[in-house]
Amino acid sequence: MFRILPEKRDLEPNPAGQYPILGETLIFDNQYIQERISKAERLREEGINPYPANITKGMPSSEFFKHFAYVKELDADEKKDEAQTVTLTGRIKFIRIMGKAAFAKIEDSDGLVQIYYNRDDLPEGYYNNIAKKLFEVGDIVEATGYPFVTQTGELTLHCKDLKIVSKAIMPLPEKFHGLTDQEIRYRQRYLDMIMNPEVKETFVMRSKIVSLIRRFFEDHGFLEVETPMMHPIPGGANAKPFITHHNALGVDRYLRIAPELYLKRLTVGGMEAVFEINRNFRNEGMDQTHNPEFTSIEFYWAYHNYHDLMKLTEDLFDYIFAELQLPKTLTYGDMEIDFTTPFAKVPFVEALTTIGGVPADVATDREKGIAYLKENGIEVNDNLTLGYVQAELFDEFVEGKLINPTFITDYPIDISPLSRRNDENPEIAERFELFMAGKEIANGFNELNDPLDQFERFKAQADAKEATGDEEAMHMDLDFVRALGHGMTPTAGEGIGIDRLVMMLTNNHSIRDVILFPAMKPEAALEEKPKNACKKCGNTNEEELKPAKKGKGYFCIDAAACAKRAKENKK
RNA sequence: GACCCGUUAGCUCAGUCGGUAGAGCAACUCCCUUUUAAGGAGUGGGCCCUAGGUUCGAAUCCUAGACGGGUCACCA
Repeated sequence: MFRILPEKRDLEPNPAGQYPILGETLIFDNQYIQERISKAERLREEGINPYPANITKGMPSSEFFKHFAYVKELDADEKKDEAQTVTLTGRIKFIRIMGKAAFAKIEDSDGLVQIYYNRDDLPEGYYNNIAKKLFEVGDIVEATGYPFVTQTGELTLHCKDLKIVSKAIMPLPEKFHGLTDQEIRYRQRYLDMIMNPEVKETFVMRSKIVSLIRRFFEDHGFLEVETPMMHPIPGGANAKPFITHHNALGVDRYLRIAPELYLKRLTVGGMEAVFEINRNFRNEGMDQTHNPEFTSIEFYWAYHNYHDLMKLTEDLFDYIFAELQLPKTLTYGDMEIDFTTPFAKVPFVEALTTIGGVPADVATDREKGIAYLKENGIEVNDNLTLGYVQAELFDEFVEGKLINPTFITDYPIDISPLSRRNDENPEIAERFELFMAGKEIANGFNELNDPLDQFERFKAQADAKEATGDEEAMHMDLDFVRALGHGMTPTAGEGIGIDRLVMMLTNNHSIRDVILFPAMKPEAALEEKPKNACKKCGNTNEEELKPAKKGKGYFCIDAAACAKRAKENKK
């Protein structure tokens, strides 16, 4: 569709009547765009700027329907209120021209509204020469007139004036089937939003959810903070980082995989309730629940424990559901998820047996666990510690079965390097994860605040890296250990995956459907193509070429000039 | 990273046995002053994802690659 022709930038049509250039570098080389550009030019010739400034938004369509609902109730042959004058603005989505009159549907952020315009009620000649000929689906217009009701009972604006607000030179996808190509939907999200109203609804919903989460924590006395996105040591999670380079300092930096260690430094500094809503970056695979950049909230609450966090999390869900007026039971694919609080709480090892069906003796024995995993066709590293074996068992046999929101509590300590040990059972971390629809949504725990224990845990992670080649094991962060050395109040902290939460609440099953611009490979089509040449005369002037009607290759548009060149070539 | 599926007009899609490109919508030229995916008549529009190969002949068969979707692995 686009080809790059950097040296050309005038807007004069070539001898074939084509407008090769728009903007500075792009050429629009298809008939629809050419047609639309020439319409924009014809508007200019008529003294109408196709891109006028200082247009104000008209009455929102929702207000139009509310405000003029009375017109429908009028007791008259023709239901209308000519005394009113109202202006609507929006993008044309449908046009139905019937000779000397036309209907169109225009869309603003609230939805569609119908307008009616005809030859006799617009200025002399305007309908035939401008409105009918030069306005088309995709254009944004401003319509002024009075409300009336059509024969089929639809409240409609009868136009006395119809102006262009912005001329679209790209055609919209087909009106009935719309846009279904996933690739275009993600790459050109704006088109997806124009053609698929539910997409806009999802992202409006996402915005509201984030806003409510923010308000909830502010109302509970939490302070929103921003910590670095570029870390000298990747920390706070087990994940592979993106690496970048800081020229001025001459050092590599890691895009953050989690804000945890910085937020806890703030707790040491005396901020007793903090939260951060922002992006994390992980250099890992992509699928329906993973995007390389994703959004989470992490919050840290001094003088509280993980039981308080679970209660706070339930309160947060209740708050979101109440504010959004969502029913407590939501459909998610073929699942029904019951969000009634309190959520179920099941200890980790108990979940292995009662939910996962793992025999009790296997659930607590490293060797038996490994054997059991192998029996079930799962590859495992023989050096795994009991906690890691249990984590494998959990992922395999439990996670997918947790449909209704469920807190899994009391995790093995060796897979919880940042959480506090339980005083009675030092093999257990005072930690929980929240699952729903078979997916992990949140992770929270009593923060480890013993600096020497923290140092040993980092060391154990480094050792695990040695032993099992775990690339995602944590790095030693001595500065963080030093911070803990100054004393951190007993604190509980939690992270919630915002993207996944939005998926659950909007019944979307791909993370790409809740991220406005999901990660995509570069698009080949936008790169410069090799020069095309006419098959007969070898002409490489792009604007004089057209593709062959059948088969491959290009030919000159101007056949006479082509023949002349071919002759000269023979000499 | 592995496997499966897809890529044809601006969009949504057909394309039979390998015989040289089709529909609907959109566009263009007409008709039409209350339509609802408006309707009617006509016209134009294709590097069939790319590069090789087989063949007299490839959208179609084979190989490699690009991009997208899905499943698995990894992860949140």
